[in-house]
Amino acid sequence: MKTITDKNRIDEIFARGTVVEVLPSKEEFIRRLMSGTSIRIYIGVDPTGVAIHLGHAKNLFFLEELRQLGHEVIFLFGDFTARIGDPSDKKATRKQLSVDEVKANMSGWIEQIKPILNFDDKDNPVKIMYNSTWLSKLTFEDILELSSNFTVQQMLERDMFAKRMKENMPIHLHEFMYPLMQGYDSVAMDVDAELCGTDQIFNAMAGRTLMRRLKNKEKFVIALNLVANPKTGELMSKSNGTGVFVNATPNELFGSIMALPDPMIEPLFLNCTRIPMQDKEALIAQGPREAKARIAFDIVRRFHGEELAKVAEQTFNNTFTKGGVPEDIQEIHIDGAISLADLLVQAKIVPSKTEWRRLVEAGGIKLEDDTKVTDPNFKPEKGTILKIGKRRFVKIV
RNA sequence: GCGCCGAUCGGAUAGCGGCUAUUCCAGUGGACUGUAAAUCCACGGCCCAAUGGGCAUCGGGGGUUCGAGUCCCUCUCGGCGCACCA
Repeated sequence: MKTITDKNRIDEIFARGTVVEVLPSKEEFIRRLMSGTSIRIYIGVDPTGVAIHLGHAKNLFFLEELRQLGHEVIFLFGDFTARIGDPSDKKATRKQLSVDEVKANMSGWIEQIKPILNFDDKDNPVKIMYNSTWLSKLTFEDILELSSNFTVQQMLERDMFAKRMKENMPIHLHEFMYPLMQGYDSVAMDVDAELCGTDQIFNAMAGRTLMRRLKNKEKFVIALNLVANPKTGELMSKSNGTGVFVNATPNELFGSIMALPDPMIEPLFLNCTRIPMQDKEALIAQGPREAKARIAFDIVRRFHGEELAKVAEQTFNNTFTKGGVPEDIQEIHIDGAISLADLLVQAKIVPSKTEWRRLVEAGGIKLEDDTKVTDPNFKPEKGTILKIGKRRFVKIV
């Protein structure tokens, strides 16, 4: 397939500085992109959760740009590898998932990433693959053959394994196999390049090794930085509560971006938006609140469209800046005998009646006009609106 | 198989047989704000006819004891070491 070799467009892709490492080298990769023939590049994601967050999304921007240049992009579901669990992110072994859990996780993914990756393009759609297709068919013999390409020492070099050795923490044999599996994905798909986060370089390198040995081919590894708070080094991730998930409603998505710490503004701008680079200074000069709002708007628009993004921004300003009540408020029905506390527990708005009492005592419950509810036995009327903390709202009907 | 160690809140962690089970992080609510950070205050199992009271709680079960997270037995789960060089 013919590709676009416009040097400016290619340079632009790298201009955001999100690419931290290219193996064997960036120059060589760019030369390959300039050659005029398409490359096959993939990203593999293990569906260990139901939602993708902005840290995943930023990789997809990059791939979509390559697709638009005419390159072949594969989105690989690591449905097989998800079950084993990549040991990279934690010191302890990750819990293994069942086939059904993985299926359930995957079901909504395409819908979530569609706004970025084009799966419907007539000439060059992004292809979807599943690594269970080939990994589940390997025989013990095949696996032994594959593993003979690596030494135990090489595996132990992976810093997290080294750390575990040092701390006398367990390393399970199947965890050693993970890089092998990911490496074999490259062979099975016969790709020219793999895109990954920097945390995945070790695994991607295993693929490079296998491609060289088995296919006599130099696979490129393009590693993108992880979206992290530059001040604290804290990664955007589900486990530490900093993940921003794109399957949220537009309002929630907007809000959760606004709630991110200020130092995240630049990484978000570079990784998760495609606001032109020349606007960067002006954007930041607007002040952190405005800058974040711009970024939040841009991201919500990409996933939910212009209209809903506008609504989300308005709702946000109205609710939090002005202390109002959002429009699409949850309504619960009250019928006679039941107490407010019971009702709220039933509707799972508060976890227990004791918790409800605590909230009342702490002054966390307000009516629409900001008067505090001080009596836990408060009887609402139909139409009463309760504000619970800053962001829970309920209308009694 | 043998030996040693461990299991306490979402995570980490303390707890000579004796009062209300510790501390840190995260969390929730409040104040100041920009649903930012920093800071400060409060909260922290569940339930009730609440200035009070009841029931639960340290992996499961049993026991010793006036009294057990703590001691003993047993089971489950997990870890490390040994079991070839030694």
